[in-house]
Amino acid sequence: MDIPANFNQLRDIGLAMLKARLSGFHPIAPEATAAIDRLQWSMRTYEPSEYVLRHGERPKVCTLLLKGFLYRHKIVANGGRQIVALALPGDLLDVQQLTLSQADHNIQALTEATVANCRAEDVITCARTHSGIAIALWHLALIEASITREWIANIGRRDAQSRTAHLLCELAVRCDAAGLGAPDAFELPMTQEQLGDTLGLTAVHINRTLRSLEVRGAITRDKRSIAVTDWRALREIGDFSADYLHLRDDQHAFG
Amino acid sequence: MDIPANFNQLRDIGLAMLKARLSGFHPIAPEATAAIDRLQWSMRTYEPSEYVLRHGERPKVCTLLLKGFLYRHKIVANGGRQIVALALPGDLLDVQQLTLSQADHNIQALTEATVANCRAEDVITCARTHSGIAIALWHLALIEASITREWIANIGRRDAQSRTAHLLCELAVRCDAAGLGAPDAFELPMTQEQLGDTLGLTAVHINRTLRSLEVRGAITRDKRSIAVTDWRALREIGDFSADYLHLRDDQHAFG
DNA sequence: CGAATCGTTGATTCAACTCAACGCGAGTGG
DNA sequence: CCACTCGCGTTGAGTTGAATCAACGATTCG
Repeated sequence: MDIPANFNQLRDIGLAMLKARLSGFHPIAPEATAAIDRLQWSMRTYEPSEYVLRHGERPKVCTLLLKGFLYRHKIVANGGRQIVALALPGDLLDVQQLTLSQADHNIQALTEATVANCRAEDVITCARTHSGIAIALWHLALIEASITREWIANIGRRDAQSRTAHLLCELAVRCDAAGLGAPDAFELPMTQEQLGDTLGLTAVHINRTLRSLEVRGAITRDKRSIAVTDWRALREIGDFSADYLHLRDDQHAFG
Repeated sequence: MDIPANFNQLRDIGLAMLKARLSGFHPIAPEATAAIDRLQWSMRTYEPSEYVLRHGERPKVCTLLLKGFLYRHKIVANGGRQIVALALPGDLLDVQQLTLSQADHNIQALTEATVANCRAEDVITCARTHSGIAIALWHLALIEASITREWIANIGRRDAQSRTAHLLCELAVRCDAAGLGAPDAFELPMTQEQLGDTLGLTAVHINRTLRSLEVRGAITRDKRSIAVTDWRALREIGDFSADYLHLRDDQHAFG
């Protein structure tokens, strides 16, 4: 529960990130930027594990994540849970408003999170008026799909060590791109159970896998934070290349 | 190598499918439809296993699949291959043109396939001029991402039988929606190795899994074609619900 | 000081993989 | 027309990576 002043500051930073990202493909027109600035955003916070959206709901708002992490997940018949995406600050969770049908997955807060909401309808109106915005949103959706495809390859065809290393690499790079601290020692805000649900493994096996990555010297751990001690090794183990993230060249420092 | 007359007919059907799909969210303006009709499409065919796009290439064209199947896949470090998406007739493979970076995966023909290509630049110009088109393309990208997320859950958290059954259900429903024959007996144009690469399993295990699905009475097989004999059972085994495909109500008949 | 959550570790089981062989049908070429 | 090859499907035997089951620490919080 910050004071409104902080909220406004956060919102402005978030909007700046959003505009930067929307113009990542092609610069968008000043009128379009102005239209984004005119959108009415309302702020709110979520506690860890609080639901942002539930499967079957019909969201009316568009959510811009300002602070913290969210995750999307699905529940399957045998009771298993699969985390299908992670959202970092600056990400726009447009989700299913456009499909006008109900949400096909859940969105939950991973950490304490602050978001800005605005009416989905207004965003669509904005996109309809300014085709540059619509194209930019299309672009963002394609990038998100690209990340999701890489996750399929990760879960489907890599073993536990490689999978885990790959996820750590992705998180480090994305955190870096989102302006969250140095990549060589980032705080991993996930429990081992959540890691397991992300990687299609069990929490127990995540534990052993993290240990083995530590033994191999790729990472060090302290309590619940993870530091990357050997980037080259981690990238090698995880078969990681950042190209599928489609970041602009200036957004990260990994060769 | 059909005669041009057939090509033109195919192209017209494909364009009609495309326009129907683009207006699935909201009807698009007549001017926009006209703009699509003015796009210059050039036809070509691919032989099975022929590459449509290779990882690292920078595609200049936008591809509309008219006939046959394509698949997207990635190769991982240990040599494994993971199929990350299947394209059916009517699908638009916009892929990475927008991201202006190089392709992060391969696209290959599963069967003999006919496509219509047009300059990606022209499509983007079209979207820029008619925001309704840009929004519709955004919409399609979101649906594709939704399918990809379901695949993650499928591969990550379901066992071999359930996974396989789920894929069969998806293919049947999508084939049906694409107007390809009755859903209760569709021809599966994939080898067991390709099925394995789609589901994160080995070809040998796919073989045993298909057999067990047959023993349970859900499917029957003959040579390389599969017929669904018990829909309810297959849906149950595969924990399948079509909602993630975001088809319009009139597009399939499965409850 | 409990209670709860998360991490750690060991013993055991099992689903899927690997390896290897063989069958079968479709081409192909002598 | 037959012999050959090649790709794909099938089947069995043995192995293994990850799951399961179960217990015990560590940390946090009320």
